[in-house]
Amino acid sequence: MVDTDLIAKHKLTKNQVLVLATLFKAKNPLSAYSILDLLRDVGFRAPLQVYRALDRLTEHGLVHRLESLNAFMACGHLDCSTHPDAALFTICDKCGMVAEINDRKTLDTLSGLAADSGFRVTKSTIELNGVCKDCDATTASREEAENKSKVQKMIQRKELSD
Amino acid sequence: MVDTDLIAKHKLTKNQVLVLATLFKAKNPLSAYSILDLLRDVGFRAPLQVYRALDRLTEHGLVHRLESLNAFMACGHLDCSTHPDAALFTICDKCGMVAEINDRKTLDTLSGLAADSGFRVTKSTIELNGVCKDCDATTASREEAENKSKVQKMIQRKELSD
DNA sequence: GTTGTTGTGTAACCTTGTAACATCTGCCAT
DNA sequence: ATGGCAGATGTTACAAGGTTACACAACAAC
Repeated sequence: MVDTDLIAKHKLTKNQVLVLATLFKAKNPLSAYSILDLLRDVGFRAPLQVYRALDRLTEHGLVHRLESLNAFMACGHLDCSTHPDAALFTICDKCGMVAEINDRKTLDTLSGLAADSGFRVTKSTIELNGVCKDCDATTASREEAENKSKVQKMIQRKELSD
Repeated sequence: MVDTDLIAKHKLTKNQVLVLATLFKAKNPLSAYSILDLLRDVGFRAPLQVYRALDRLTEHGLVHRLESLNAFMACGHLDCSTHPDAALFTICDKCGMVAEINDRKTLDTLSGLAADSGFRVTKSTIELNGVCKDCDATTASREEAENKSKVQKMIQRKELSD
């Protein structure tokens, strides 16, 4: 469940708590429509209900959006409100595992690189696709190429949200 | 137009050349459906025609996909075939300008960071949102927050493709 | 020339995301 | 308490992005 302090701290509404709880439970990314389906029981009817909650939650740094997957994930640190707009993800193309890495120094390096050409960074999207430790150990790497879409499908089918 | 050498080198087909030429002309990112609209004159009818060409072109490193914008852009180096899966973009939330930065060292740093946790990177998506040099100089930074969607709309309306 | 591979065309469909508008709820000043 | 307002919610309809499935054409290899 969602921590009570978190709810109070961010003044989360009922819908926001429901969406956040769903993401916590899933551990892996979920598409907005998957969330919607999982919340039909409790009265959710339209995508907008999900998107509105997700908007707030991402603003608060409690949820991250994975652009390359069109999916959302609860922040691995429970609360990224100190750095809502900067995180780095590794996405395993084999098993769909997504991990959040938080390395301020690297993010600053990137901002610095952009600053060299006069660009001021306000938000960064960094998503690294590849093969995670476990999958690398246990399988050959034959089918890698076709796998991005595979992960997409897993997200849609909620196979990852056990 | 698209360089003849490029066509030969990558064995580009008619449709691929048409799509690539459209992106070159636009200079800025275009959505797949914008490309489709721009190519209706020459006989394009269905999104699949565009997507198939884009798939090939990105494989060859001639086109990059901007995940956070659902848009595509010709490679700024004319030919990124040496590093098709690694590029870094700055996206100005004010004017929609997208620039490609190529810094092998930074990309290697990121891969290294992931490798620390046993993750082997095969493809990276790095998109930095913010404000470009020109916009930073000429405007106050009031409306920044609402601007990601603004850029989206500009892409859709092809205002950037003149 | 037949066979296999690759590219193309088309229709239908699925997924993702928004616009517009009405309504409700909690809170605050009076 | 009550009138009013901001923020949250509900609902319909739709726009935008992307894919599946199937049929056919172009072309190379043998």
